[in-house]
Amino acid sequence: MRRDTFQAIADPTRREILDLIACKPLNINALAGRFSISRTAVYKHLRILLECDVIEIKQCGRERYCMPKPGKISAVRDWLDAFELKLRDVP
Amino acid sequence: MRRDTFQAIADPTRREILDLIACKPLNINALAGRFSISRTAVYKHLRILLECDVIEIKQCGRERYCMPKPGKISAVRDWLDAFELKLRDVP
DNA sequence: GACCCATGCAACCAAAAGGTTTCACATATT
DNA sequence: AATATGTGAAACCTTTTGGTTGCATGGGTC
Repeated sequence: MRRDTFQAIADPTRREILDLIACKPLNINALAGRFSISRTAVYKHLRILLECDVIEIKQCGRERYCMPKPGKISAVRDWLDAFELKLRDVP
Repeated sequence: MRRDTFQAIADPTRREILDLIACKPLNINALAGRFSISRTAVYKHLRILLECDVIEIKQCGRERYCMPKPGKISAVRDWLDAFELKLRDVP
């Protein structure tokens, strides 16, 4: 299984999840409520985001709050920077 | 079929293709020669990159040279920028 | 203890992704 | 004209992806 940051943000639902929790941490049910797909489907996206290390989840009573984990996302920016640098060198 | 820039760069082979032709335009056979997979497989990746509008192909005799097409790639950078801006606002 | 509510997870499914082999065809080269 | 090279594309296969329903569990609350 290819589990890198590029894969993490390839899916539009996962990008939307990231956008949502970037503004405010949300527990899993609240998050799932924002989408038309099932909670389980959202949960699976969360697992992928977790595996890719772009989010973290903190337990709070019986709820678990999801929040972005900056760091790994920069891998994408790094690749983009390198790529566009090459374009500039040999246009 | 989800055919956006995020999808285009999600596959490592496609990123490698982009990296290669960013340095120097290559025809399809030359490009395929750089990978261990079949020419047809590389060709399929090229079609996806074409559909996502991140490369262009120029005919030159019987050869077709692939080169990056800047522009659409910026969609990724735009999303990244907006995302990290949100992180900065509500940390 | 009994009952909710939020979550984890297994089993299953259809479609898409990524690959292969094979053949067709167009353009150079001899 | 015959041959070699570069490419396009069909048919097929396996694995991954993204989704579902249904059930188990575990921490609050009454």
